[in-house]
Amino acid sequence: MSGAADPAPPVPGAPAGRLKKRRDFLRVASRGKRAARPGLVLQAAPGDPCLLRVGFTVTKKVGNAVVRNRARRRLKEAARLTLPGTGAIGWDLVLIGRDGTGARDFATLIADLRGALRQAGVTP
RNA sequence: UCAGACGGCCGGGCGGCCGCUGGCCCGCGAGCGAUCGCGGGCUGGAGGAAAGUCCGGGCUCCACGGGACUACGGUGCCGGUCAACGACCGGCGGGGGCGACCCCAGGGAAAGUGCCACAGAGAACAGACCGCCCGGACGGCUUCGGCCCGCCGGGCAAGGGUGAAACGGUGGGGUAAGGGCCCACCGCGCUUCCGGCAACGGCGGCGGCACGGCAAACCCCACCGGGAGCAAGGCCGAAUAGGGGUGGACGGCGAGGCGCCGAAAGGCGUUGUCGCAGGGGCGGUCCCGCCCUUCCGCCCGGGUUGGCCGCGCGAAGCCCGCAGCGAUGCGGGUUCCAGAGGAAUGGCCGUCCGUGCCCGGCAACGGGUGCGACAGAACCCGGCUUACAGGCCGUCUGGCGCC
Repeated sequence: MSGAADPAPPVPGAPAGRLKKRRDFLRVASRGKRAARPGLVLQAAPGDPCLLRVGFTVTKKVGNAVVRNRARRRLKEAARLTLPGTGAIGWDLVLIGRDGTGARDFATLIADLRGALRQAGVTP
């Protein structure tokens, strides 16, 4: 699979992927650990040991389509900037948007994510 | 300059770093293959409403037998535009505004049924509370002319009052008082003629008033209308239930075929080939018509998970010209302009713009800080409706000021 001299995985961290199937979301929700912060809710469950996969959920309770899109994009950006540096692997994560996700200061949102990852045991 | 009417347009700009996603090119890799993955370069990437899903189409699949009846839904002045429309344009009629202009679900109430609350005397072939007028007898007052109050009989519907609406309106004549009782004008109905493609309008004549309103109450009339929707639909494609072929088994009635027995009539056996009956389907009902309809073994082709297509060159956008009051049409030039699929267009920063607040300053201004509407393509078009910070342009109306 991964050749010796290939340009290969640049960071030793994680070949990341996206959760896209409804059954994956249900599995993480029912078996995973939860960690809530003002800007987001994290659900984490063990997954493929070679992958770190992330899914995003923003319900209609949060707002209309524009508000939901903005919340999900900010969560995606926070995950992109945070996860590769942690070295975490072998987890399926679900990030859930809340009312505060869209308006929260971005640096604070990232701090929320780091705190939630520690609480759920994904990172030490 | 103030107030207002109508039409059109914009809806943050520029730049940097890190990302996402479509296309093209190059290189590499995976797979039998359809295809997919990785790296690099170039390049594209939300709206005027993308929204609500209220109409009309394109596209796709299904039903696409014949006849009759019934039901259901929609539209509703006239002419035009359009692929089509319930949309749009131009008119007509009615209503509102000093005006520019705005609003109207605008066929039929002499086909029938029904409703018209409350108030009010009376609400549909109505009615007399207050009131007006005439006559009568009794009582009271009297300046002896009469007057007033109550009562009885009769006439009237003008005035008051109620109501959304009171059985035409205003004025005059007439009358005891009144009344289309009579007259003029207005309204209403019918109508000759004229103008207009038409809705309708105008001049005149006749009618003495009859025919209240509501059809977004039922209804009547005219016209229109198959159903479902991109989760449509198509292609590639494991395991298990259903389809086609084939072999075997069973059968409610009849016919036919085949075999055997018999001279023959006929009998016995066998057979899913045909018909009938029974059951079911073809938007609702009926008639005719059509189609389907048992079980087990073997072989072959096809649906769900998944992948790909459908999926953007179009009733397309922009700029001119011509025709038309206009909707729009015709002609020429030019551009290629999002295509996701747990769903790309994001995060952070600088600067400018608009605006609120604070500080300094007489002021111009400077510094700091906050805010920037409604809202996110999901097959695609044409409309309608609804939401929207702030701003720009044009035409017009009324008032005030100036020349």
